[in-house]
Amino acid sequence: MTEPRWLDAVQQRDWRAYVEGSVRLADLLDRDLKSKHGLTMAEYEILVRLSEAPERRLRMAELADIASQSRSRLSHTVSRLECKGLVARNNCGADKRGVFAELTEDGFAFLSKAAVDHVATVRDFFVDVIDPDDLRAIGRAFTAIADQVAKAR
Amino acid sequence: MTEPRWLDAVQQRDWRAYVEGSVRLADLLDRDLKSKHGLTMAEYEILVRLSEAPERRLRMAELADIASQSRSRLSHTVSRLECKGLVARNNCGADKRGVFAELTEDGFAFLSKAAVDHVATVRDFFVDVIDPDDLRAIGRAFTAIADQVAKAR
DNA sequence: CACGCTTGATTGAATATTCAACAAAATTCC
DNA sequence: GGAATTTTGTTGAATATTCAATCAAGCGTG
Repeated sequence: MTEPRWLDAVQQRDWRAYVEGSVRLADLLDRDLKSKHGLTMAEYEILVRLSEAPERRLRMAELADIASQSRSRLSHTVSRLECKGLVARNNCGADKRGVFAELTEDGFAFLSKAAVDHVATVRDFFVDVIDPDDLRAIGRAFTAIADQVAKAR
Repeated sequence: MTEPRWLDAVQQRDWRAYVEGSVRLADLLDRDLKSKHGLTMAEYEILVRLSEAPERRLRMAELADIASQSRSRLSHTVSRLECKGLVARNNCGADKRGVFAELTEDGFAFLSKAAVDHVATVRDFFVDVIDPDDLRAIGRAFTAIADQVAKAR
């Protein structure tokens, strides 16, 4: 049996601060987006990724991957977005199993409006309240974390 | 109408890295805790907070507050933890509306085991993959963010 | 004291997410 | 070529979370 390696006091404090802060921030961003535009962060993320893809469309599997969602979850969520007319599904010629999720014109217009408010909130509660150097540190750190998580799978 | 203030390229990249990394990390921690001990992070957090409270118990409202959960959610979650025998509810003498959530002996023992594995995972995917200075930066930043979110309510 | 107002906590229905099972098409391998 | 396997995507049931309504108790004020 191996001895558990606990965090030291400072590490513990920083880790806890992160857990609490990130939960509260996520909660705020969700509420903000939901109250102003009826979207969750997960839905917003899907729209953003589609908007940036060539022809504003992506295969479901790839979209699930870059939006960090399970395929099942994406399937359900895209169905909801489809009902709202923001996304459309069309099947992919090359691979007959494949399905493209495509951002509609309405979806793009809707996203453009939502993005303005969302970015303002991200500024107000994230970018503008932290030191620029600390923001860089966060960027570095979470890139490394994402890599590590990806490596483990 | 005010001009939207977009993020510059670097801010954008760092913000996105954070969103992606934090979602992936949260997902991994949840899966890890769930597969090894049948707990979600939210449930784990509740147990931790109770374990640190005097007499290992807290009023529901206070627990909801420090665990960053809605009261409704806490109510449901505590019911589940109660079914598992990890937490008990007892009513508070002073304020007849009040309810204490208390960590049981079983709950404490259970948490002790779970914590060993959880901390190891936090090390493997968070603490040990980032620069110590960056960890400090994260601590500072998310403390400021949590304050800002709290201020806004 | 009694009226309105706030706080503490729970409930059930609506909504969202996970999980396991499935079907269909593509790929691998002999 | 064709059986076995993998990949893609969806589905429905089980589970969890949100949301709005409710109830009971405390508090403040005229």
